[in-house]
This record gives sequence, C-alpha cells and structure tokens, in this order.
Amino acid sequence: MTLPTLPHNADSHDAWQSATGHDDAPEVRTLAERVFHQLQSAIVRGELAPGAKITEPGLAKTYGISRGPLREAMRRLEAHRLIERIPHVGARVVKLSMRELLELFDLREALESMAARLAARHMTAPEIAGLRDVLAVHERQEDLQRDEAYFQREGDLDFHYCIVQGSHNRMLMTMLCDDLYYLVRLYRTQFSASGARPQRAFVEHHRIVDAIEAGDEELAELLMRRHVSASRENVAKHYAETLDEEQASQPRFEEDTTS
Amino acid sequence: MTLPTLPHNADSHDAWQSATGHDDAPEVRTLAERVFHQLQSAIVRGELAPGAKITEPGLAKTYGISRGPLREAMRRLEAHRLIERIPHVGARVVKLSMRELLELFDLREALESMAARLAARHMTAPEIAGLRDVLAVHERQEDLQRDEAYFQREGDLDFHYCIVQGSHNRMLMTMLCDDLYYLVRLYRTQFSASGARPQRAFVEHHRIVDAIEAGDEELAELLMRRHVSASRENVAKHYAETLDEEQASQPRFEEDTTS
DNA sequence: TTATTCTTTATTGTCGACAATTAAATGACG
DNA sequence: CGTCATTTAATTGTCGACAATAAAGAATAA
Repeated sequence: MTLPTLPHNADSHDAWQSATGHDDAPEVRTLAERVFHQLQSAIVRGELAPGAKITEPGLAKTYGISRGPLREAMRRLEAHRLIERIPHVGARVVKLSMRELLELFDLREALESMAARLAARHMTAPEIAGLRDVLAVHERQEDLQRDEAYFQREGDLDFHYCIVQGSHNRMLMTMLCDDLYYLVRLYRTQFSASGARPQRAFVEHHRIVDAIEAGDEELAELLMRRHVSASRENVAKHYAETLDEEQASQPRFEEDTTS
Repeated sequence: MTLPTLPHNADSHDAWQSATGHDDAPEVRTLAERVFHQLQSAIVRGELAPGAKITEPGLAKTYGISRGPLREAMRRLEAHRLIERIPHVGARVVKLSMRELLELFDLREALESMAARLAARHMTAPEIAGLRDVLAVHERQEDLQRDEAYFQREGDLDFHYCIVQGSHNRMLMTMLCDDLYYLVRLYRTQFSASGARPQRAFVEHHRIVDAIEAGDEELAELLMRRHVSASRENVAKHYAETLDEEQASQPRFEEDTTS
C-alpha cells in the first residue's frame, strides 16, 4: 500500500463532508444552480402554471443562458419531482392530482412522525427554545390577521421545518426539506389551499413541542402523526369535489409561456 | 447488445401519466440513461470503489461518449445520492459512514412500516399470492444454501420490494425502490454485509404477510417496524467496532481508476 | 528549512452547432 | 368525408471546443 503522501487530505475531506447540501448559504456558484433556484421558485410560486410545457430554447432565451446549464437545472428539477420529462418529447411542470396529493400526505405522516420521535430524543435545550420562539411568532401573526393565514405562507412549514431539523438525521432533513416541502408548497398554490383550521393546528403544534420537551418519543410521534393525518383528512374532505371535476375536465394542455 | 424495442405509447397523455418511472422496461432510450444505469450498477456492485474520484473525461473515454450525456447521468447519480459533487472540484462515489447507515435505517423504518400498513389496506388477493410465491422461492434458496445467504443478494430486497409495490403509493414506491434501495445495496457491498440472521428474518417476513393477508393494518405496520428496527440493531451491534476503525483510519483517497 | 507566491496543469463550466427523433401539417387515396 | 402515408417544422439529444476555476508544483524570500 502506498503512503498517503497527499498533504491536502484533511481539509478537502472536511469539504466533502459538508458538501451534502445543508449549508446556510445556498449554492449559487454556477449558472445551472442559479437557474435551478429561479425555476424552483417560479414553479412553487405558480408563475409557471402546472402542466405548462417547458421548452429548452424558450427558457434558455428567457434566462439568457445556454441550453447546457439549463438542462442540468431541469435534471435537478426532475429529480425533485417539480417537472416531468419524457425523452425526445419534452418537459412539463408537474400537475399534482388529488391522488398524488394524498400520497404525499401519507409520506409526510410516516416521515414527520419519525422526525418528531427523533426530535424528542435528540433536540437540545436551546433548540427547543428556538422552537418555542417560532410558535410565539406564529401566535402574533395569527393574532394579527385572524383567520386562515397560518397555513397560507411559510408559517406552518417553519414549524415542521424546525422539527425535522431537530431530528438530527441528515437524510431525513434532505428528504423532507429539500424534496417534499417544495411539493407541499406547490400544492398550496395549485389548489389555492385555504387550509382553514388555524387555531386547532396551532394547539396541536404546542402539544407536540410539549411532548418533545418532555422527551416523550412515543407521544411526540403519535401527536405528529395525528396532526399530519388530520391535515390530510381535512384536505381530502374539503376537496372531495375537486377530485371529480379533475376527472371530468379534459386534460387540457397549458400552453408554453416562455417563447 | 440487442436493440431496444421501444414500446411506443399511443396516447400522449397516458404517456405523461406513466412517465413517473415505474415501467417494467427500464428507460434506455438515450445515451445518458444507458450510462446512468451502467454507472449505477457499477457503483452498487462495488466496481467503482466508495470514495473513488470520478473525472468526466475519464468516464467519457471509458464509455465512449461525450461529456454532455455523462454529466446528465452524473446529475442523476447525485440526485440518487450515489455520488457527491462539489462545483468546480469534482465528484466522488459516496462513502457511507456508520452514522449515515443508521440514519438510512431510521428512514426505512418509517417508510416501510407505512408501506406495510398501506399494503394491508390495498393489496389484492393475487398480489398476496405472488408475495407468498416470493417467500416460497426464498425458502428453497435458504434450504439450499443454508446460512447467511438470504440477506446477501437481492433475496431480502425482493420481499420488501413487493411490500412497497403492494402499498399502491407511487411516491412511496419511487422513494424506496428507486432511491433508497440502491443505497441499501451499496451499503451491503461496502460493509460486506453478512447480515446473518436468516431464519429469524424469514419468520418475520411470514408474519408480516400473515398480517397483510388478514388486513390488519396496525399489526402489519408494527411487525414491519420491528423487523427493520431489529435489522438496524443487528447491524449497529455487529459493526460497533467498525465505527471506531472508521474514525481511526485516515481518510485515504481512492485513486481514479478511469484514466 | 519553511512559508509564501507565482506558474502550470488538469478538470469543470459554458457555449454554439449538428444530428436524431418526434409531433404536427399537408396531401393522396379509398 | 375520413383514414392513412408523406413531408415539414420544431424540439431534443449529442458532440467538440473554449473559458473559468481550482488544485498541484516550482520558485523565491525569510
């Protein structure tokens, strides 16, 4: 075996460790990454309509870059399930069906309940304090603008975001925060989700934090599970008719808005 | 190699629906896809050593293609967490640490227990019959080559694969079968995993199928949870010393084997 | 000798052009 | 008039070359 005569080992190895993508500063060192974030934001905000066709020349012209970086950005969007691609055909912004939305809730129920359990096991005192602060901020916001504002923007996700963060499980964090939460946000814009059960969700959040603070893994998991499940049932009931309309309406294609 | 006969879907809309990636025929319609599968197989089989540096010109020359398709394949590998990339620096085959391996088990516990619950709810009679067949095949194989062969190859994964399939949840199927299971297989080659609890796992598998056949969601979920958790504890105990060795051994870099 | 700076070299990021494939448009035929 | 084959247009897949960046090595000064 040859001697490790590489003096740069230590530094670069640490660099690889921290390269898993959870730095505070988002990755914007290349054109492809910048366009990826721009497109991701545009899709989640609804600026690119669900089902809209995406053409590479169109977007390349829009963002003033070549097709090379754009294709890489689109590959990442496809991996995050924000667009769908077919070889030699093209790409479209993903259009969540009711079925897929419910599937998404099942995933969240499984993963976030696990996150809550791990959070109850691993969260430190200052982390829990920070979580309380998040809830306090939400309380003021809710007190300010009354009803059904809690779920509207990032507020609710902030809470779940912190829980996942507290699980200290990097893979779980990546999977939920980097992948699924963008789909959740997309659904909210797509279904113009007026979640509309603010105070109840708010109470549930508090209960979950209580369980985490008490270190009660079982309870934290159970409460989070109910919380997500209740949200799922709420959506399923509220949009029961949407499922029918969806089947009835023809698969009308959104036109390309880029060229 | 035979030329891939492409099953051409007539209705383009159905094509979009089925484009989520669960066709029986793997997607090999483009160079990038072909190289992606080749690299994926090479990594999982250990032909590309964990931590080995990957250079684009090297691989492009090896596979006889340009850097364009290769970069797309690498992007997909990165999304599947089989390689790690740093802008302007390069890519390496992922090197699972013990911590990440245990994190992976937590994920599997959450997702597969949910899959078992959903399977108990949604699996049809013929699907359950097929699952029994899988177990029967395993029984013969185990009967043939006695010990610790069950976990070695695809055998164990086949079972879990079928359960996930039975959940009828597309997102769950994608997440487990297309993403995580390749990491699991990678870990087995990387840690040369002699799982070594064949008959017990075999019994557990049977119990799980029983619960699913009975339609007992709660029990199926609980048993699958215990099953994965037991596997996790088994690995954690068996490789408790590996964690120390890992910290002790210098982060020796695997050299590039492509050029 | 050791640390620092500069040079060199190799790899990655980006671009424009060409080839392959698909979907739509046009025309012929029953 | 409807159906099928052919042509046409546009988009995607692929390639090679150039520019930008970072790591490795050489040279200089303390």
